[in-house]
Amino acid sequence: MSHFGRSGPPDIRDTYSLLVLNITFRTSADDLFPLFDRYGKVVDIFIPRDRRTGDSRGFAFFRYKYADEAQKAVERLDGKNVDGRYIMVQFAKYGPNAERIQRGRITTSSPKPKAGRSRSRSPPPRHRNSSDNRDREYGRRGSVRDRYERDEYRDKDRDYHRRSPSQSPSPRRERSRTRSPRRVRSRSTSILSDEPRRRSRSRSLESRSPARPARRNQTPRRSLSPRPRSPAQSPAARSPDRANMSPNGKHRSDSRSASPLNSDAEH
DNA sequence: GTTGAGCGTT
Repeated sequence: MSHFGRSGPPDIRDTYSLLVLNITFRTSADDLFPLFDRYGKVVDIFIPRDRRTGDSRGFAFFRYKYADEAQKAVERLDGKNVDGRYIMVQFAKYGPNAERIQRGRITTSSPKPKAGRSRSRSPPPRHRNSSDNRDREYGRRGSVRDRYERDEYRDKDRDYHRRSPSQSPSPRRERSRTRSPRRVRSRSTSILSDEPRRRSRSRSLESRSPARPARRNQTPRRSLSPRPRSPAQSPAARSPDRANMSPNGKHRSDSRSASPLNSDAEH
């Protein structure tokens, strides 16, 4: 789908995957492609999307052919304002190049110690010298673009409002500032507390609620059902059961974003 | 129509 016309990774022999985060949900590969293509040969582009809605999850994967180019893209594109958001470009953990990254650095001559994710949201103003790199035409650029375009964008229209008229950074900025770089810590702490834990469960149930109606849609709330409603069969009792048996029966994607603390069911 | 701090597809 998001690939270039092949099932799974195309011809990844020695490619380097970059993870692009903090992109808007409406930002498409087409929008990011020119930005990344300027710094190197993009051999693969993949934007995870929700199967239910089909919308982007807010991050994308760019695969470069060379590490130096990837590194360059990370340095140049990380913190770049795209569609009004500051995207974060960093090396992906998954992929053939992941091992090299974990070692501490890439096999590039870049003196950069680490492409840490602790990048500041306000990158320093840099002059635009993209013209130099952009002049270099890559023969594969057209092919790559055409491939992923016809695969992912054959039905999708790029008619999205890229520029949001209401880009009120005021409320957003405050929230962003308040946000902690690692709230995972907070989450762990909540486990120790009793009250927070209960709230988590409540939220979990609510989250799974939307998945229910699909099934109940068939049965009208009226007494059309042949079998009367028993207290034991009351939806309240059934709800938790179904949640455990088959939350959605779809994809793990939801679990990732839903609630990692689903193990709290034991007690 | 909405959101968000997150690591990938047959």
